[in-house]
Amino acid sequence: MSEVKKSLNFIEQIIEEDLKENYSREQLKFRFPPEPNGYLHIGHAKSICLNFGLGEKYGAPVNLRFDDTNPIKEEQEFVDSIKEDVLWLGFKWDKECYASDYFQQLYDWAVQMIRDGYAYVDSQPSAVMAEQKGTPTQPGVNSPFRSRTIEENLDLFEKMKNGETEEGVHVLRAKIDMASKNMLMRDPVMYRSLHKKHHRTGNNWMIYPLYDWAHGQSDFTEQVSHSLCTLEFVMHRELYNWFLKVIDTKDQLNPKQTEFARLNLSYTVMSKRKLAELVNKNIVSSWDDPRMPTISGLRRRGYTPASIRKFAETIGVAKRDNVIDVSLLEFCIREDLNKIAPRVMGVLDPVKLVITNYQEEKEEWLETENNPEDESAGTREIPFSKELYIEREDFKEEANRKFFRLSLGKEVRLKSAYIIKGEKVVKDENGEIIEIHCTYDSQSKSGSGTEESLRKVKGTLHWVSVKHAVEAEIRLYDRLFNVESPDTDKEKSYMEFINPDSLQIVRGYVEPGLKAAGVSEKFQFQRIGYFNVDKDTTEDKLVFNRTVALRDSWGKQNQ
RNA sequence: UGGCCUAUGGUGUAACUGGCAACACGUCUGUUUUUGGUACAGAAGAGUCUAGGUUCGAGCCCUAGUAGGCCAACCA
Repeated sequence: MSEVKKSLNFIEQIIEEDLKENYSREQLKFRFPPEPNGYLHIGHAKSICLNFGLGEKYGAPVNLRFDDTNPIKEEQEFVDSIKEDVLWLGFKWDKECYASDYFQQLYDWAVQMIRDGYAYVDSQPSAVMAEQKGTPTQPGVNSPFRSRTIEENLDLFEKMKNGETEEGVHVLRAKIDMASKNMLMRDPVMYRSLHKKHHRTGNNWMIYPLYDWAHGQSDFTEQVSHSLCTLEFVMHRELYNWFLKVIDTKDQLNPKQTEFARLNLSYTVMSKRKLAELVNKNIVSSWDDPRMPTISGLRRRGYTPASIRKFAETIGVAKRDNVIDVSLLEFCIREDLNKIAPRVMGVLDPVKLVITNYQEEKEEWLETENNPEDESAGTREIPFSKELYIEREDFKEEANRKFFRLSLGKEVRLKSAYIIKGEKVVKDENGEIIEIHCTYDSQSKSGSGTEESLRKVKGTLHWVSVKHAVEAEIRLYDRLFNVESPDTDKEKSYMEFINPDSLQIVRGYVEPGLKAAGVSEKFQFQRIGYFNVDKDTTEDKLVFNRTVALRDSWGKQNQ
């Protein structure tokens, strides 16, 4: 047996190198650090799977850390939904942490930095500070407050903290280099004064740290060994390391920041701001609308945790910008559902089929398999009678030999039932077919073993008995945007590429057993696709979401 | 006009410096099939952005160019 050796991604290679040199295996620790200001999406799922996946691979702890340093945007509601999503994906964090838990430590370090001459209070309007910052090609100039005395800085900083100064007039800045090529090193702001209640610390703090100051120190405090983030933070790494150097980090492990490319998915957008706009403008109904690439949206759409984890594993991780084709995500969910989803009968666009030689009142319960991919799934019985619904597109009055379905004078098999032959059509005054009449071969019952039943017919149709059918609302989803990369057009806004037909609602019929299906239960409607019960389902209204259609080489051929 | 990151089939990810590049999705062909699904078998599709250089030998190293991305919130 030859083992196919799975190659390591660049992050694993870095970790392996570190393990050879300065890190011990016990020191490895990771974290997933969301800001609780919105719902998680499939891009976050990539990061979650990366961090927790590394934790699993190396047997290392992974913290869930809420980066809650901005009380204006953050709320408990989001903390709860984030926890739910991570858990749903199947991961367990070691510690639940909050950057706000480190506010005192951060403050103490900041005071020490002031004493050491590494930080000062600036008292200029933000517009003036922006002016002094310079541009990528021009160095900035020093703030007139840069040389305040340590005592004055300490005094002012404490007053800021207590809310004794006016909101917004002072900030604490790191004293680095206004001429640095790296704009982030030009005396970045560490604290702003915000007289705002925080969802966890209440009114204890009237100053709040900014990302660069809080993040690395949080990693350090938790002794995270490898701090993974997306590419837009590469320039921040220099500052990240500077802060670590300036506070007293000797004798303890210094976290290492490594950046990877964020996920982009074709035919959708991925930023919280843009997703929020879709919700706010009622283009979708909510954050968990099944068309949304949010984790809650995918969950409601019928995606499984396993399929998302498989997807994350398949796309890999690297440093170049990418756009993953949604067809890969669809492949992952089909692959999973094919193995686990029970097969059922459901007709989306019904037309009545009358079997003229079948007894009027007769009904039979026919045995059918629940899942041909899984014998242990067993069988069930479904009712058959004289009048059935079949799919409108499964019939054509005249058809060429490539059409394997029902037409006049031709035979097809009704799945798990009998072989029938098309005889005539009944139309209304507009020429619309309202009934199809056929005859059945009573000897051809599925599984009966008779010679007739063994006859080969080229097509098999799904069907539902009219008398027993259960009506259901079925929501058919399509991509939200008409172009692969809606938010990269230089002139046009992504809002101009919205697909107006991303949701189609139809009324169909399903087999009676589905009346008892519970919310989020998943099925394959045979020959159509995978569906799951939506939470809008009530006692007297059954609602299904189409997760994804089956692959369809016939439909493709006919495009 | 500055700095940083990146560049391999349509898409994504590989290739421990050395045998004109592998895997997955997608595309196309067949076989099987009571799902035009699944499964199975097979095919097409890149000569690794360009130009130099180092080397016996480069997709991997170096230089320059080109292209794309990121950077001047009291956002993260």
